[in-house]
Amino acid sequence: MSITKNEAKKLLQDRALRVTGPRLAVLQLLAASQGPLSHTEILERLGETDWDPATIYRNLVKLRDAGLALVVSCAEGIDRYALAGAQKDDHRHPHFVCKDCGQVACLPLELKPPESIDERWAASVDKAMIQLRGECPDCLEVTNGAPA
Amino acid sequence: MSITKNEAKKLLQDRALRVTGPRLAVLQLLAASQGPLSHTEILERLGETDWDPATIYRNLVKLRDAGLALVVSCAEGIDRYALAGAQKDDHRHPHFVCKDCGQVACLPLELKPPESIDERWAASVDKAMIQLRGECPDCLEVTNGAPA
DNA sequence: GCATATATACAAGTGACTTGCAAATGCAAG
DNA sequence: CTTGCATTTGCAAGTCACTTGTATATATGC
Repeated sequence: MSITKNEAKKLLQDRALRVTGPRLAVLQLLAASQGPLSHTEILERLGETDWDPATIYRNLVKLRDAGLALVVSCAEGIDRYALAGAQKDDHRHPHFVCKDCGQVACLPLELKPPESIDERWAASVDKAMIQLRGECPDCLEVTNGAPA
Repeated sequence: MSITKNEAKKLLQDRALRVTGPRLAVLQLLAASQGPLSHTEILERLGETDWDPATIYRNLVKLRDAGLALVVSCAEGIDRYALAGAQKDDHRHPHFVCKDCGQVACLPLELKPPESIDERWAASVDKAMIQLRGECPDCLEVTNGAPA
């Protein structure tokens, strides 16, 4: 699910955002990524270029404000972004944060609150972002003694 | 659900931990609190005293390692502690983090994964800490126009 | 091309978490 | 009660993600 530079350009122009190098790069990275990316992860993938971290940061904010990017996880105080519309449900599924390796994975399942939920909380819970924190399957395997 | 200084002292001695001022105070605070507390929240409640923040921090770590305290939430990169045994389920219920006011509330409900969950993830999901992030009922009310 | 609103680079600030180290202290043995 | 030693404390500093100020550079409309 990657997009060309021209497609990225069109996305920006449609929102009346200026087309700049960092902006195109960030958009393309988000489009190409399997899961959500954090500011730091994006910087790492941008490796070669020497754009300022603050520039990338402001672009993420800009893209978010423009509705092109979504913050779909904020594990451990780290916001992670995904391209809006990249997944059918816009990442409105739970995300799993591994406390060992730090990776964030999309969980293809739904966690439904019970019917009996306190009415006061119903709306809040319904709109909330759901996040699980624990050990991912890979790290679990290592912890519990990997096969020798 | 508060404890006396002597009860706190006994808890520490049972684990072979030295009894010190900050340690007793932290234990009593955790015991007295409704919900989980963060390092900063504890410092605020300690107000009058002038114990070093690093000391309180290390005590939290110590209590956690000793099994007296549990990290039951780590919203936005902020660990929150609760006294072990203070609640029947040791806070193994979901917690709700308000993105507006920052408060962490205990949700009295269970979010169950569907039967069909990927076997690979089953164990991880089962042991994971569940956290919801959104607007708490109070903040929701303000956002959506409070009653005039 | 030019003007100008917008974006970038650089520097710096905040807050939570963490660690190093020397001085102080709890605890237990003498 | 004194002494010895391991544990704690206080202070200083470092890390990392997030955020903002400001002067310079630049994309875009005219």
